[in-house]
Parts: sequence; structure tokens; C-alpha cells
Amino acid sequence: MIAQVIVDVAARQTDRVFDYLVPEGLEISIGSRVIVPFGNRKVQGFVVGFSEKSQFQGQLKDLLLVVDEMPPLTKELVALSADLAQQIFAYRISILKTMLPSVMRANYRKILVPVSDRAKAMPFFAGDVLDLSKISDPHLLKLVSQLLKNGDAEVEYLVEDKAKKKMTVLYTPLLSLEGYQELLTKVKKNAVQQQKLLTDLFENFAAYPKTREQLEGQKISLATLNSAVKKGWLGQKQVESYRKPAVLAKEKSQPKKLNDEQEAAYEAITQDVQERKSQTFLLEGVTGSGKTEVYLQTISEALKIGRTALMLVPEISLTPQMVAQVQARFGKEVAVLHSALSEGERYDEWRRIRRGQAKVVVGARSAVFAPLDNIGLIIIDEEHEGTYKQDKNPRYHARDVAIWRSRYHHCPLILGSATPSLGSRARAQKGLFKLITLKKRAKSQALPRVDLIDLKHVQFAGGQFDISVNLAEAIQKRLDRREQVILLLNRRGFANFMLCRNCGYVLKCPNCDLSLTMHKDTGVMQCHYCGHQEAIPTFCPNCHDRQIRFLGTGTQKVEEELGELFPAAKVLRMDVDTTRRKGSYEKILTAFGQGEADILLGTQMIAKGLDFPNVTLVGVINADTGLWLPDYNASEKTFELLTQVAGRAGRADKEGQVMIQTYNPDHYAIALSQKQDYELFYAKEMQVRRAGNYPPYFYTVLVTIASKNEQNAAREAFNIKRVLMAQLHQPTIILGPAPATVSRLKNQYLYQILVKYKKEDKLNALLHQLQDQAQEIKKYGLTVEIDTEPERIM
DNA sequence: AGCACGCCGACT
DNA sequence: GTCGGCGTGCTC
Repeated sequence: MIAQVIVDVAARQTDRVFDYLVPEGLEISIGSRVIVPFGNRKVQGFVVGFSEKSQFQGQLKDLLLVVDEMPPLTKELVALSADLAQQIFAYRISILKTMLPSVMRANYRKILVPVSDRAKAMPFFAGDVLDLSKISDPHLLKLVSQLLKNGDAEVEYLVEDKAKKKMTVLYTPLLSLEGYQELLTKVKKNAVQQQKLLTDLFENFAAYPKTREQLEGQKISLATLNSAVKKGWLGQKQVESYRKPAVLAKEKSQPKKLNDEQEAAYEAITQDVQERKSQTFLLEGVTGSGKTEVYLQTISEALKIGRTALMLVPEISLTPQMVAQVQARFGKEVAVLHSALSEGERYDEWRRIRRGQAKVVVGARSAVFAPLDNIGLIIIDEEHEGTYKQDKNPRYHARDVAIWRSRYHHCPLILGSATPSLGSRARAQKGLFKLITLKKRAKSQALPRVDLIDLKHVQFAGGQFDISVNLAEAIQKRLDRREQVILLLNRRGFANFMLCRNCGYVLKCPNCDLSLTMHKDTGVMQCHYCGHQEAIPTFCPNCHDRQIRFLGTGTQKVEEELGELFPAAKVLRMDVDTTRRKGSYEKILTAFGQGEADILLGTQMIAKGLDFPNVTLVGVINADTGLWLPDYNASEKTFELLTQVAGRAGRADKEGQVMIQTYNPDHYAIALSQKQDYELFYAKEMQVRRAGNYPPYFYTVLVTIASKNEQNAAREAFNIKRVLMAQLHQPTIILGPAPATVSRLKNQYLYQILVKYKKEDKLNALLHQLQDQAQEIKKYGLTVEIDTEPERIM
């Protein structure tokens, strides 16, 4: 039998199957993790198929080892990896590896082993092995090569991983119930521990076998257990135990009564769950409309018919409260996969899923690869979130993977959001997805009042032009009333663009209607779509005022200003810098929730899903920064952020207020977020997208050409563009090549080409071909990266 | 990606 | 003469 193996070598030339002979008697199947000889070393690999014959001309090698008892990958995941690799231009091995917990990643070591007696006697080998990767001393290296040459030592290649199964001891009764009863009468009166154990055995006989942890929890010592084993009272064996993260839910929650809107959604979805239809639903519901309850009840339905459920949430909202809600409903059947788990816990949760011991999986992006069998429902909450697209290789979008899996399992997929992504909403419009809207808020609270503050015509409270007098007054009012304030600093726009403080004008590209980005290094304003460039202005091209600024504000600066304006107020700052340490995110939120601070100042991460009853004012320091980013979806992201953050005000009985500071109060993304009117925004933004030939009217692919040599990168970029131009047809639009925003990264020069198309059947094959060709000419050190439907084109 | 093989410059 | 620089090509 021949096994087809994908080896753990991420390179263009090795991105295919290699055939190996399977030695007799090995338990192996599709999805098995194996160790194989590859060249003169050993690597990890995954079995993706079997065959009788091989096309390979040379002598096939035997595979060396099957690593796991149970294949870590299912047939489904192996098939998915093949399709996905093709779709997203990633190496298949990279995808297979992202499907698994990180502890299963191979760790390769080269060690030096003495073979001659002479070498074995050398103090140099003190002990037994010598890790070659840890030797850097030139003297030692010299010695090593000498030993190798003389045949005194050999290099051995090791493949290891960090996957450690936690073991425990399971104690099984060896005697009958009567036997223990009898022993209990015989045992000495002062042998308290033994009596305790025997009593438990007698009284709770049915609860056995018990693990060591269980018995230790009952205050029965290890010594007692050991002697019980010796006396033949108990049998013991080693078993795996799971590092189960704490179950957060205290008691089981019961399904809540649904209102008529929720009921209709529930009915529509459960029907397809029962009929096993791979229908995608777009569940559009305002904040507080009770989407979660619909999720929970439809999951119940999937479980009821003997299937499993997968639920994705953004990492940021995978909070303990969220997890607790699901656990409260489904108890021990829930497995949670998120980054707050230790690697070991994650591995254990993953194994529980793989073994079919968890029926409901809740997790962030990568949980879309959870090895669940027989999926009956998939849910993606906050489907508009950009984090569902991985921004490094392999660049997969969890939504696309979920759609693939829903087809495979014939099960429905729910995409839920208050502000659906334009693409999903448009698909719903076309009938590809089924649209379900929830308009009522479950507790029928009023939406908070939203005020726009036009920064062009306002006084600033401090000297930093960050906080207007209006906002400052509103903050002071809350401080006086001992209520809390959330301030959002929109950092999405840290790329420098030009804004006129007098008229609000933003310098834009004449061809693309997108803002130009300042390149300090080259001293120009440049468009990253088409490559247009012009000089950095010294006055506003619109009103000729000299009060122009290049924007990019920091949380620290605002924090200082708050300190000046409200010296008595306690401010908590939350951004990438203060939340880098594990657990600090929760810590800050808990502190704020307990009223330890008056103001929470933060970036995007405070906009989502937080619920603090004492917060009555939400202020947005700068609504504009994301607006003029050189991305076609800048308006969408801005609207989304403002709408989400507005939902943070007045969550309980106190009335909430939202103040949005902006230089562009008339821009539709901002004006409509004041009204919290998604549908109107959708209609308007679709017009803009249509006029600009952007998604969802066009598909996009971003091709990035990288080389250490700028000329080679540029030449290849133009080369690729030429081929694309020749092969693609109307109405396809090819923009660029243009240097990337960060035109040089790790000493690699980057050029980008954006392809916008409606239908190009050959495009995928063509791009694969171009990518191969470019990278085969290795002398230039060229790499071509392809990002389908990029989130950011910068 | 590694690793070996191979062909040219500066050293004991 | 040899050590070692990194260009080239291969891995079932």
C-alpha cells in the first residue's frame, strides 16, 4: 500500500503529495500524522490518500511512524484543505497545520551522536546527545565537522512536538460490594484513612472507577491508595485526563420565551436544520434584539436530531460572560477554543471535540476548523468583523470555510450582525442568503441619543485639539453624577493622510476618489490603488489655508489631556500597549465594571459587546480617521464602528448619550450612524460601490510582488500586469502596479496589483501559473503573494 | 525550507 | 594544495 503524504515543508516545490510505502501492520488512515524520511532528514507529514501504484520513477521509501493513535484530521478536513489551498493560494501544508492545535506542530532537532568508542569516551559528549542547533561556537563547530568526517559521530534528525497528554490514575474496584463490606468490619479502628476509603467503596460503589484527583478531592491520600492497590483492593491504570478549563456557568439556563420576530427566525432556521439544507441565513438584528437566544435555541434543535453545532464569535467578544451563556444552556457538551486558553488546555479541548465528546464548539476564527463530525448548524456571530479573515498566510476567511463546511454537512449557516458586511447583505438581497431581520429590542429600550459635534466649528477644551468643550462638559456632568464614560479613539487611521483644519478637506487621489497617504521616506503623497503621486502640500488645495494636519492621534496623548482637563477623574486606558499581557484585557474591564475608574479610554477593542450599566456617555474622539483610509471599505468600517460603539451607552435603565466628534458631520457614514440606520447606509454605500466598481459589485484579488531588489520587483509586477491584461477581459479592471503603503518590509520591496472582476473563469489558474513562474526564477528572490478579497489594500 | 553538491577565492 | 563562500537543484 502506498500513502500519499503532504510533507511539512512549506515551499512551492514541495507543495504536492509525496508517495511512501506503508510497512505492514501500521494502523493508518487518511488524516494520519506521520513521520517520513525526506531527503536526508525526517519530517512530519499528513496522509491525504492511498494508492496501489505510484508515478514516481525512483525507489519509494517506507514511512517511519504513525504519530497518533487516532488520526488528528478527519476526511472532511483533508478534503477541505485541498479546496482551500487552491482558492486562497496557500500551501496545503500551511492549511493543514492551522487546522491543528499549535502543540502538534513539529519541532525539528539535529543532534550529534557519538558512534566510535573513541568519541563516546570524549568529555565533549558529556551525557549522550548534543543539540547541533544550539552550537554556535566556531571552535566547537570545527570539532563537530572533524568528528563527522572521521566517522566518529553521526547526525541524527529528530521530530518532536509539544503535545503532552496529561495522565492520571484510574482506580477500579477489584472486589465485590460484599467484599468491601467484609473488609470494613475487619479493618483496624485506628486506620481512619483505610476506613474512609472502604466506606466510600461500599457506599458509592457505582461511582467507581474514580480518578486520583477525585479521590484526593475526598481527602483520601495517595499513600492510602497505594497500599490499597498493594493489598489487592483496587486496580490501577494510567489514563489520559483533560485539562478542562473551568466551567463558568453555575446553573443551567432554560430557553427564554421568544418574541414573534425571534420565533419566525427560529422556525425558518430549524426547518432547514431538520431538513438538512445547506442554506445560509443572514440574521440582521439591532443590538439587544436577542440574536443570542435564537442561536441557542437553534443549536438545541441541531442537538435534538443527533447532530453537533459550531459557533464562531470574534475573539474580542469571546468573553467569560459569553462562554458562560452557552455553557449554561449546554453544560459539559460545550468545548471552547480561544486564545486565553493555555496551549495544553486548547489541545485538550480540541481532543475532546475530535473524540466526539463535545457536541457544541464555541470559538474564534480558527475554530472554524474544529474537528466536529456530523455538524447540524454553524453560526457566525458579528459576521461583519474583519477578524474572521486571517491577515497572514494562509489568508482564509472563516465565513468561506463555514460555507464550505455547511455544504459538506448539509446544514444551515447563520450569519448574525447588527451591521452586516455589505457583501453578505448584498447576497441576501440577491437571494443567495436568506435574510431575517430582528427590528425590536428584546427589552424595548430606546436607542441612545446620538449627537454629532462638528469639529470645524467648535472650541477645544484643551490645547491638543482632541476634546471639544461640548464633550468636556458632558464628561464633567457624568463625573459630577458619579456615572461612567467610555471614550473611543479611532486608531484605524494611523496611516498619515492630509486633513485641512479649516474646511475639513482631505487630499484625495484624482483617479480613485480615495485619500492619498503620506510617505515620509520618499516625500510624496501617494495613492495605493493606482500609484498616482504628488508632492506633500503645505497649504490646503481647497481653501488655501495653511492649517493642514497629517493625522494620527494616540491614546497616550488623549490620556494626558484628560488628566489636565479632569485632574480628579480616574482614567483607564485600553489599547494594544496596555493589553499586551495575558489577562490584562479582562483585568481592565473588570476594574472599570466595578467602578474603579470614571473614564475608559480605548481603541476599537472597547467598541464591541461591552455592557456596563453605569456608562451613560460614550464619546468618540475622532470619527474621521478611518474614513479616508485608502480602502474602499473605509465608510463601511466607520459606520460599523460608530454604530457598535453607540450601542455601549445606556444599556440599563439609565438614559444613554453618545457624542461623536467629527470634521465630516455630513458624510453619510457618520450622519447615518447618528440615526443608527443600517438599511439607509446599506443603500447609499451600495451606490458608492457601484459607481466605483468596488465589491460587492466586483470581486477583488490583490497580488503583491516582493523582492529585495526594487527594480526586479517592479519589473515582475509590470510583467504580471501585462499577462493579466492580455488574458483578462472587460469588465475586469487591473489597477497598479503601485508600491505598497509600507513599500519596504524586512528589506523586501513590495509592489501591488489589484484585479477587480465580475467573472473570470481562468483567473485562478492564471494566477497560480504566474505565481509559479515568478517564483521559479529564483535568482531574483521574487515572491508573489495573492490575497483574495483583501480586507485592507494598503 | 533544508541540505548536498559543486565550483571559485584566500589561507595554514 | 584545502577550507568555505553561496548559487543550483532535489526531496517520494
